[in-house]
Amino acid sequence: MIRLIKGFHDILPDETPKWGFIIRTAGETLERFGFREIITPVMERTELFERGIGQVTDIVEKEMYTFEDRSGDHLSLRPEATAGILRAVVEHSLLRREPILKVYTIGPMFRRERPSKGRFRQFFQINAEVLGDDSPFTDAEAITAAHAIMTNIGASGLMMEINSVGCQQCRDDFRAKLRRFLEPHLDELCPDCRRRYDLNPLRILDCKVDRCREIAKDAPVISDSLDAGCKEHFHKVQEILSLLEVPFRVEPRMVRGLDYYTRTAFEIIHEELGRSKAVGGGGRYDTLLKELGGPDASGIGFAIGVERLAMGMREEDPSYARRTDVYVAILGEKAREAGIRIVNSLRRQGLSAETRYSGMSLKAQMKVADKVRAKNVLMIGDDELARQEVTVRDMQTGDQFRISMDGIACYLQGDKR
RNA sequence: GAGGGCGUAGCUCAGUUGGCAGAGCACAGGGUUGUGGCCCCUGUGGCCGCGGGUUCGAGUCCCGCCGCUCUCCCCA
Repeated sequence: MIRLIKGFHDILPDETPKWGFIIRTAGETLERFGFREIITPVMERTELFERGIGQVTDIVEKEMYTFEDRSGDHLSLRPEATAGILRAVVEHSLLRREPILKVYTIGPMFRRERPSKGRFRQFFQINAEVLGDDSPFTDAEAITAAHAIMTNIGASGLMMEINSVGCQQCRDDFRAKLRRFLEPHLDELCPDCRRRYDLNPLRILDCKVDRCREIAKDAPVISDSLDAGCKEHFHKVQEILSLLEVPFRVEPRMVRGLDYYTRTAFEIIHEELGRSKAVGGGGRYDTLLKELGGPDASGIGFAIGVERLAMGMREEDPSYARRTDVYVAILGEKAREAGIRIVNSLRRQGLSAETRYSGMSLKAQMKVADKVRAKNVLMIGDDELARQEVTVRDMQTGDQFRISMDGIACYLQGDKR
């Protein structure tokens, strides 16, 4: 047996209704917020991600599926959606046609990490971006949209955690300040944090090791390093979120994994999934578009992990259940021709109709009808055939009666309402 | 990358001091010549993850490998 790739997963017929519901609801919600769908390839030139995400990030350094194709091009499976979307926006000059662009995409991303609960090597993300507007209203709108998706899908126990990581200038200042504070404690930090000290000291604030937390508790907070503009921006975002009644909590220590974030950063935390597992996250990026060859415009985006979202949902929603309008039970060879014509005609009229061809007993066919959750069963045997009738059974009530073949559609359509 | 746990029927899992491979669910047939769900009976289905070792004898004990899973790291 050939098994599927580690960290990848199949979504089987029993689960696809739930997925369909999530994806449909997310799309509908985003359309309501003025986003339009964009679909970009799952593969891009490696260089795009190196420039977009940042060469020193974990994602690019060790998590990408990267290879050379037969002509020697360096290609990678996308580890996130933003870079590809921005590439398409720049390549097709979409921002020249409309100065503010709102797009979303839903599809698989790939990261070669060690799989664990809620983490896969192929995973689906709902991804939305607003480009060309750096107003704090837009930050709040993006956060509100992310929250709306979650609530429309029926997730509970949600919290939006927000922070401002400042603009380029603020971050440089803060980094220096943080290093100065941490220097005397360097040998008390965990090995990872010692490494982070040089590469990305901001991450130390986010460490889960007890001792590091203790030290970080008294560390300077980025909000004190924000310049007037960034401070005002962040303040405004909070004000608008309160106005819109989106529940949020300021997390001064939150730092996100992708390097390109500036100013607003946020995460969607689902309490039941455990504190270190965000269902989604996002933030503003002031320079990314320009770095990818686009205009000097700011953008903000977020991603929601579909697998994690599905984990946090209530189970057994009856609206996912399989439904069939009618099962046609064919009794005997002679009735087969009439049976398949009826099935076909019902389907043409937009009803879901199912049957079995292999001459099963009525009892067996009733079991099939039950399994596909048919609302009605139509029975056709020799007797019905002779009179050009069918026997209709309402599977809910068990009521049963004969109608003429000509009246089938009429009866079932009326029944469907 | 580091560390735990687990691999027995399609699924969930029992399996005693080493002694004939089990249950529930699912599936198929029957109890009803043409009537589902509930109930009863019967049946199909196993390289006991793979390879080696110990033993008269291994699902069980030992070693190696593979796979899955969880925690840490990081992230969606």
